[in-house]
Amino acid sequence: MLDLSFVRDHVDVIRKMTEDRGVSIDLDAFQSFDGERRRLITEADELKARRNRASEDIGRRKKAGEDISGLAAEMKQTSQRIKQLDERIAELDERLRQFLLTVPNLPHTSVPVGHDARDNIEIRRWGNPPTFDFTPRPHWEVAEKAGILDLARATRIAGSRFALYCGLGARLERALANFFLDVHTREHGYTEFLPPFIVSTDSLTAVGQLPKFAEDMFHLEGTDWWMTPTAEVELTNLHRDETLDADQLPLRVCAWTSCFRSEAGAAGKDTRGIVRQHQFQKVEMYKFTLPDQSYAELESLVRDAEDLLQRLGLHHRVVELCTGDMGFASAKTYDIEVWLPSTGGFMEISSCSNCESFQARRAGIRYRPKSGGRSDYLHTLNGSGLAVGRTWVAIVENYQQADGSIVIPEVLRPYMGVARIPVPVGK
RNA sequence: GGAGAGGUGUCUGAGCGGUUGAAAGAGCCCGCCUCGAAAGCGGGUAACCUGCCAAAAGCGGGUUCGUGGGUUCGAAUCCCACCCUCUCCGCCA
Repeated sequence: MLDLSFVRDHVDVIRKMTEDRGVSIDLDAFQSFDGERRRLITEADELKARRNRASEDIGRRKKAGEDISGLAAEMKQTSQRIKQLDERIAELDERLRQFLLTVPNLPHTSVPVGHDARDNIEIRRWGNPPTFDFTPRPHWEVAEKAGILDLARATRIAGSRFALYCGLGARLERALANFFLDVHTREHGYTEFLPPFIVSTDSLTAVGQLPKFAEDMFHLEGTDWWMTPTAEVELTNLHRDETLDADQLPLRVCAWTSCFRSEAGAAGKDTRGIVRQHQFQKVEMYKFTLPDQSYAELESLVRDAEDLLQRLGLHHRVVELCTGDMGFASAKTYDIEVWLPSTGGFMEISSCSNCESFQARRAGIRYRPKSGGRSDYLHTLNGSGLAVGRTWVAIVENYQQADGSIVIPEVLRPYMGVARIPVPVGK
């Protein structure tokens, strides 16, 4: 959420920004009901000021034994008028709030203007694609042959777009999550949390998922609960409506969770394999920072995610998203994309964003400056570190062998207990 | 699910119809003291909306004591509903 007075004073900036992002916002309607609201507030405030003075007067005169019935009757009328005005103002407040909740964040000035993913800018690449003396197969073929994934039975259990990991496949998923958490908590300075996987409407609104993206989530019928779409929700709400001391910052936290997405509108996209699922695991990194630190922290956030891919020996690149491709709450986003041999291209495996004060304002997260000045909204950042299921895919594809087995990267072997996932006899 | 207790500022915690935005501590900031620090002393320290202002600063007005309603000239204080926390009982991985 952007600051109301900022929006009011910079309507032209907002108009340009929403065009760059490719969204439409009714700014004329905003100006109209914002103006009405301010006029009514002025009128109501004047009446309240008069009532306050009269009430004090009544108190004094009553003590002195004077008759106050005339003034009291007059103030009763005034109170009724105030109530009418307040009701209308409350309606306009709600409209204003709904409006502000639909205005996306202002992109940082460094963000390239563009329409879609084609206008994103590649920042750097690491490593090289692996070479094969055979034609590499897609992960679902490798995995089914190795007996570590059973999509047919997953469908029997829950339907399409769910996965059933089996044997060493299940262990690989678990190994990756543990490896990620261990590196972040022991080497990158993050504190680990294990939060609820179900979250409230309020928590989702604070992050910016609601009201706009209700269709993308699973709502528990008849309740105020939703299956979490990302641990970003829980981690943001860790400090909702709190004022933190500046010397606590930056605060770096992380969490492993399952994530649930309805994938409404994704019909026909990535239907083969397990790249796009209703349920997947992810380790999320999150930071609460001072405003002047947030861009430096964004760079280190990306490095923390890349570090994992490098230790796993996976070829990848970092991409800076353009205005048209960025998320609603983000001021600047880098995506990390990992190489997939079967497609001969890159697949998104992490998204790292600086939301500046956008989420903090919605969620009421402030900091108190060291100098003792007035408190202000801090900056929040989030990034995947990493999407576990997609890393699983990348390992299966990049480390597949001619005989169908899968070599386990060195760093995962302590977690796996084996150096290779073999193909079962007879397959 | 049943019974009780409670939700107040950065924190602890008073107030229980009328100069209470809110006592008192703690914390934090500034100053004095000190070679320096601690202690001590003095002062300061909420958020939001709105008006004046190009803006900032500042000043004026308003709102805010879990949330939403109600009573009243006037509510942190009284009434109702809801939410949350704690204790006890029941149930349960």
